[in-house]
Amino acid sequence: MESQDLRKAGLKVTLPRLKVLEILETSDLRHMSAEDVYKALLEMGEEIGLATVYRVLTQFEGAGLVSRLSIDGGHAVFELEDGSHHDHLLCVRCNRIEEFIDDVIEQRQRAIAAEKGFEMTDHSLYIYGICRHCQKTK
Amino acid sequence: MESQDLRKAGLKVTLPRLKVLEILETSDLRHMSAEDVYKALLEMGEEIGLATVYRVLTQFEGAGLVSRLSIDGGHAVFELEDGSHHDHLLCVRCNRIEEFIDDVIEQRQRAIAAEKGFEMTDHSLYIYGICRHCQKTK
DNA sequence: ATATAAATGAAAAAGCTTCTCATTTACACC
DNA sequence: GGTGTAAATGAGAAGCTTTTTCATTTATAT
Repeated sequence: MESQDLRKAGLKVTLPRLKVLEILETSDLRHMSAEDVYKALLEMGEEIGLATVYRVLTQFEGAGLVSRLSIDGGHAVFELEDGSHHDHLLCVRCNRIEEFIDDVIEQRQRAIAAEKGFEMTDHSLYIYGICRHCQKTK
Repeated sequence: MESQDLRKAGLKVTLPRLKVLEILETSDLRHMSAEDVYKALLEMGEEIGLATVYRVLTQFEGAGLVSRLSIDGGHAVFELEDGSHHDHLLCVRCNRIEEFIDDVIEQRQRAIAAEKGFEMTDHSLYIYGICRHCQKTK
């Protein structure tokens, strides 16, 4: 019952918020841009403005319901937060996004921040490449 | 003699290109946005259009003279290419950028790409945090 | 010297995201 | 169940960085 999650975050339970949550939960895409969500809403017959989609996604990010990935050079994509920290591999041909977890890297990052006297607040790691599928297609 | 570098890259030797190169070489800032470069040019009395600055920086990137960092959420910054691959630490308070090299991470990245069947073309790693100086200032 | 392909400047356009503001809605309280 | 109020929404405008367009200028090969 995701109404609870919204209330917990201090957000009123509104149709746009419920529908955006529904899209994120039911879409085939694990990673969606605001535009993707907006279009999915239209397809489902919900006339929710793009500005609202942006607002809602940003609020969800603040509430810890989704995380935002800032892809190289441009637009953001959002994914439902599942508690697991992970990094991303991106296919430069088809834009497929895969996820991975690597404890060695996590640990090295903490060590490097410490060495440099940084109090680490966040980090982002993207590996760009050509995915298995696109290598064949070429 | 950087005219040579330009010629080698198949670029005509023009005033805007020489001046942008000069700015990058002489600025206190190792990391500059297009806007930064543009302003520095104005201060030095060169009236070079912002569009040209963008074009020149992009060409320099193509020629391997500079690399482009795509900072979280927005604009790009450029640094003179010195041949050494490195990643970056960014202070979220003062925007200071520090660099580091970590072979363990490099190796793990290659391993992960291989595991996932990706032909790695590039990667980007940013560690965000509060730098030593800003921790004191608070 | 000159022809020509490339480079430049200025302004417009593009692409993503945020803001403004008038209108609507959720929800606490009676 | 009403109803007041703060929050949310929609639509369009605006913001920001970056790219494009196109007429004009310039570097360079011959």
